Amino acid sequence: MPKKHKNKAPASDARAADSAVQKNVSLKDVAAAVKLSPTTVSVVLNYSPLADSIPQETKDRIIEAARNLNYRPNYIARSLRNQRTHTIGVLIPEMSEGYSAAVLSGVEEKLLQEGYFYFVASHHHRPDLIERNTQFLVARCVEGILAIDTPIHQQSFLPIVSISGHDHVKGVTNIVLNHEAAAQLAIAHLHALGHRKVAIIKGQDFSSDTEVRSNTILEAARQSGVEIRDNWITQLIGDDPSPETGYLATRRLLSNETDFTAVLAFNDISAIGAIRALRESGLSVPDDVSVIGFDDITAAEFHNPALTTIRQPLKKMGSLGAEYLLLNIHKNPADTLSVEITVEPDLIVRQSTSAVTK
Amino acid sequence: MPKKHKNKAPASDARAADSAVQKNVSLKDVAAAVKLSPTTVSVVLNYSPLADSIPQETKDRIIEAARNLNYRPNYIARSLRNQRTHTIGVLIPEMSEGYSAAVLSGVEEKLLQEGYFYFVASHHHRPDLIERNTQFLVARCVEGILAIDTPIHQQSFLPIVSISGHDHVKGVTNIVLNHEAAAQLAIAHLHALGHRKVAIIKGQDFSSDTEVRSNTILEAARQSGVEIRDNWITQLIGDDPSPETGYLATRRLLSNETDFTAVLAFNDISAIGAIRALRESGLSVPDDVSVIGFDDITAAEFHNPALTTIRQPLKKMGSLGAEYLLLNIHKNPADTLSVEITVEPDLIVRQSTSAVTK
DNA sequence: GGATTTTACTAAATCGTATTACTAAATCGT
DNA sequence: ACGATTTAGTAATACGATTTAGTAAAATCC
Repeated sequence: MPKKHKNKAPASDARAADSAVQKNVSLKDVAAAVKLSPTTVSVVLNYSPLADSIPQETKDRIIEAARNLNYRPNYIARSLRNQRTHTIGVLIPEMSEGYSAAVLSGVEEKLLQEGYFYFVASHHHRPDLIERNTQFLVARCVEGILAIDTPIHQQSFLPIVSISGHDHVKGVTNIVLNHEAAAQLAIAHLHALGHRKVAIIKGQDFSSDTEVRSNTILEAARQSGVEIRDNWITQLIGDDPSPETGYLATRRLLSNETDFTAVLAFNDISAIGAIRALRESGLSVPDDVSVIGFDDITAAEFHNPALTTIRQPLKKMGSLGAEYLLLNIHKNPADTLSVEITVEPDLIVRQSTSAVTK
Repeated sequence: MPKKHKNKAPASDARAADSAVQKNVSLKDVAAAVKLSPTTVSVVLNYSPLADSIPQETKDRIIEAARNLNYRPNYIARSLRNQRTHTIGVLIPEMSEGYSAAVLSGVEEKLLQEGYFYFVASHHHRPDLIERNTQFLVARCVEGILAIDTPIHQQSFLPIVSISGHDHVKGVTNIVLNHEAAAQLAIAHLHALGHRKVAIIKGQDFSSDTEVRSNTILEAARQSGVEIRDNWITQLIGDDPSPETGYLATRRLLSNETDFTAVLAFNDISAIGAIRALRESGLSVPDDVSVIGFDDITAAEFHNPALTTIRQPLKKMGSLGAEYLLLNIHKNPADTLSVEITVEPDLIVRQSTSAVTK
């Protein structure tokens, strides 16, 4: 008898009957239950000002029915309508490292607080994967992108915040360490212990911190009268995120003249590899050679010897990154936001450094 | 003149004019460009069998127009229509640990391969947060849930796969280690080195592996004639994911009689803490006491001494978990899937264990 | 050469929600 | 007591896709 099968009352009745497997209760179902229109129900459940004229009694009826039916608004439908997904995309080199995990924990904490979720995609330092993953994330309608230790070259119509990124792209907010202060802390510590001849392990070229870190260290060394001879400089090779790369770099270092008294590693992971190499060649850490790391990952404190290191506030950098990304997302496109946020390093003195004796 | 403002041709013309900031090109825009209906365009771009009757020339025209306009289908709209989000939810204790990160890297690899993304939510072992996060994920329309080291008590209308979970809930697929084999490997290794008196560090009560692991170890010890006296058993306390808990547990252990010759720790993290405590009290590892860990996290190999450990294939467990979850999602609800997948441990011998001398 | 099938499409419904634009009845102001 | 406002809602449209149902015209069949 109905011209077009628009309502399917019998079907929904049937579904209401079975109790255990309740699923997709829609706004329409709630509306049908209280014999009002979906409009009214929507307006009431969203506390819209449009509901001002609806008497409290009716509101209560609607709210109770929604609760009884266990109504959960469909996020997808709502996203489509509102053009908001409350989701952001996170680009990282890889999931396995202490570094990414620490930053991510800060990101997650902040985002969940604000009702956001995030997609993670890792690219293993491959430019093609960075590009592809970015497109995937955009296709998924993320509202912004957080790039962790990941180079960003192009500007985008989406807000982007980069953590430990060093490209200065218009519109991209950077969260960076105060590298000068970090280098100063490391060199000053070694200098105070009497070290004047220091070797350094540079990061891989693909790591965004590599260049600043070695430049600031060389500069700080020059100013303090600490010598870093050219063949005391070695570099991590390959994208293995384990201490292996630091171990190999240090072996290369040791095959040259070895009259340095300290090694300043690119990060804690490579410092741990360096310690292994030094011990293997019969040198004691810290008695013969001091080693200083970077980051202060969880493993650093309990390594043997416990690692002296320059701490980066990784978790905080994550939450700051998330915070600024959300600000960028919500801000009026007209007004601009601070483009570089600097966080401060700390010197954490443990057992891998000691005074020069010889 | 138009009765209802249905098309807004002038506006879209204006938008087409500016080049840099192209955004939301919709199916309608493509349709308008080729002067065909959205239906036809959709059908062609999706390689639907319905497009069989469309001549190749027209198809080419449509595909080219889509490319030129840089058309990207709106994922949200498509999700709403198809009732598919290609997104799963992952529950983890916390983001910071080597354990979660390793499993997640396996999860991610598998999911991205299959065109899925995932939301992560961590609960810090708090039951209320497990509950809340699960609801958030369901509200976000995830197609399934992957619970990593997270207790699951209720069954759900969503597919669930649990990694290292030990509740046997109907409909939940478990990915578990062969704990008997693991215990056997550990005890046999110690036994072969001459150890007959062994201390163990149990995990926290909230860790899902705690109970099986200690039970299987006690059983394996009994069978091999290895003694584990009651006051050689200690337990991790508190939810700090650092080696600190293992350190403190070992200190408690050392305050009793200490005539054991080996310590079998709950995991690598706590083994590292144990080594610290042993050394502090003047005992050498492995000369006085052997230490064996569990998991083989990245830090294990480069610790000093390098950690002998029972490896869990964490990354593989992650990718297996993802794989079975996807199978559960795509399978016919009628037929059932294997409910328990077992993975095998490996003994990794390094420097933290050695033969008994005394 | 008329009926049937194939070709090449399009209109309309749908997914579940939010919003804009209405309407009918009750109340208010004067 | 009559027009203006408030109250209590509803119908229609939009978000951007996919799919079902349909329709003209051309090609094929008998």
